[in-house]
Amino acid sequence: MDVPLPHLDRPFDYLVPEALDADARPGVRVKVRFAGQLVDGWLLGRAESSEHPKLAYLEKVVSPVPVLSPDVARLARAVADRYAGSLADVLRLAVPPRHARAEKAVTAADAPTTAAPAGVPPGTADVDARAEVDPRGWRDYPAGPALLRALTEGKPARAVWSALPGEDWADRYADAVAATVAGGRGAVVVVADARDLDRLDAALTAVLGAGRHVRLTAADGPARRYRSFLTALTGDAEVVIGTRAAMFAPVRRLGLVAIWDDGDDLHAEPRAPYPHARDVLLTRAQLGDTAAVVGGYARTAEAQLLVETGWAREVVADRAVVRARTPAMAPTGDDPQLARDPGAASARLPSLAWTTARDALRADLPVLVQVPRRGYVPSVACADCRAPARCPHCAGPLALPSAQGTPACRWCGRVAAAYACPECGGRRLRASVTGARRTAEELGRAFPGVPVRTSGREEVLAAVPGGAGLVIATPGAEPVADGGYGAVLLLDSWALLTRADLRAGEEALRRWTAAAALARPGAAGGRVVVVADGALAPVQALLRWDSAWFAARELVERRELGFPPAVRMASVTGAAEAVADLLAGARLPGDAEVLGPVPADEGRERMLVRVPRSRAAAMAEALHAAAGQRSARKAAEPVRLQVDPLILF
DNA sequence: ATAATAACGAGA
DNA sequence: CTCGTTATTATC
Repeated sequence: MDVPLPHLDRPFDYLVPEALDADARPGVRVKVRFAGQLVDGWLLGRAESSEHPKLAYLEKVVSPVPVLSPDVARLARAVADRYAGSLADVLRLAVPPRHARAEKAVTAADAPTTAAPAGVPPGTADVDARAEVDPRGWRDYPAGPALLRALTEGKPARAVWSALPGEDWADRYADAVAATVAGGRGAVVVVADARDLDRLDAALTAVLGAGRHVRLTAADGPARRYRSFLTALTGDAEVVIGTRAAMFAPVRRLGLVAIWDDGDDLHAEPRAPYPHARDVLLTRAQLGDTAAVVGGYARTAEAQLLVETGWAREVVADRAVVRARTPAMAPTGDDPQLARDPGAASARLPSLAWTTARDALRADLPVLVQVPRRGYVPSVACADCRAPARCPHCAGPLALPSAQGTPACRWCGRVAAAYACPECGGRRLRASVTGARRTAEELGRAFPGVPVRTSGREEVLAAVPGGAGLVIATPGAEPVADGGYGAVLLLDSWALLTRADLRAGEEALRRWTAAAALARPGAAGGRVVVVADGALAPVQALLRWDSAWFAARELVERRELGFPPAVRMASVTGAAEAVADLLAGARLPGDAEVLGPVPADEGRERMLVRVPRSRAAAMAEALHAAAGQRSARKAAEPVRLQVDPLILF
């Protein structure tokens, strides 16, 4: 039943009229009369008899195409259960809205019955006849070639992959997909955004040719999206790549699920029941006989948990290889040299950052500067004369870490408690934004004659040429440079690290490694300067290119504090009495802890429920059931249930 | 949303 | 004790 009410989250039986018998196959969309009105629904299965005394007839079959495959139906139920949500909510995410014209085009071109299984069932293909796929770059990782072999042989290998700096991750994923396809199985690969998708698309086309894979992304619009969906459903394409919209893609004989950069918050679905692409894919791997690869330059605590529990095996390069590929990296904190270096002073850069950039440009190499996203951290300016507020110590930009906080320097971290404007003497500050544009102007003046490009929200560059040039990019928008960058400057470190967020350190490291990975190796002149205290753990992890170490440390800390993924948490958000009402009616497991309430936005409040991982299913069940009681009572006040929410406070 | 059903209370 | 009204609950 396509209604999101939690108390109706179960199948209902209907009689199938003679006329609809042929079309009424499992997986089709139907319309039924329910509580007096016509509602959409899903035909989950056919049965000879029913317990129910008085059945109504199926009203109509919306389309004879069984768009909900049995695998996806099972997956959707598992995801709903994990996230304390309704099947209907998950199916809304899993099956794109029908587009009649697109359906006509695809089914006309295809065989009349699209549901008949095509191709060879898994395990029956002749192993010896399969072409062994060249492991190419996977040879840099001791476990890499074995992983590809396992994929070709159809074994459910599970890997947490830590990519080397400079690694062409899209090529490696294309290799992994090719190995899977060579074994007669399909694959789903999920990336965070359109730029990563384009890159993977190109890599896959180079390896597999056109037509064997299809893109699935919400950005495509309804017709295209539905068409791609059907292409996968019918088996016309064995491989689906896409953003999180692709995580439920109905690939036949699924042999591999993979995700790139699982720490990117775009992988978290913002619609109920808020599933995370990594978890959905891992659930798929668990349910099917399917391999899984979780890859990134940095490792999340969640990926680390997979390694530590033995669920997945890590695929990492030897330290010697890591050292050979890593650019020369240096931290720089507050900077007494600043005033003596006129170029650095005019760009307001710490002098190590400035000289590193200058040297790279002199060597005719491009320089990448990573700066905070516009508005990400509000900078401050004098309220009277609007002059940007600068740190009295190092001239770095001051910013307000929170609305009521004391301004502090984004570079050296010093708090500027008694700020006085050097221009007009004013003591009041106002928030302003210093984004990529402003930084670009300043740097352009510091390095006259050097072309300056910006890549950010408005325009994201995919690639830049190899010669001398400055590239100012916000995190996640760093273009690839031909031959690699000569220097990478990471300027937003303080802003990233002081965020009041459980994941601040992990997120900082993720962004830094993503930028640093684009630099040339140290031996080829690649250098990275991170403007941060070298003693901090995320900075250490960057300098040593060892995010596994950091993730392990992070996981230890999460265990101590009792935070996900070490435990399972759920947040209950809504009006105070509604939240209290739901929790009062929830039969939570005995060892559940209820924390809060803490104020949430718009006058609502939030409570957290925490249980050991072994009780996760019981907690989700209890919360879903309690939400069901409330909806059955027609409680008007909405309550939002979120399991393992990305933002905890 | 709406119909059935259970619960309830006032007047016979 | 019955009828009419109102909460409750299930909805194939």
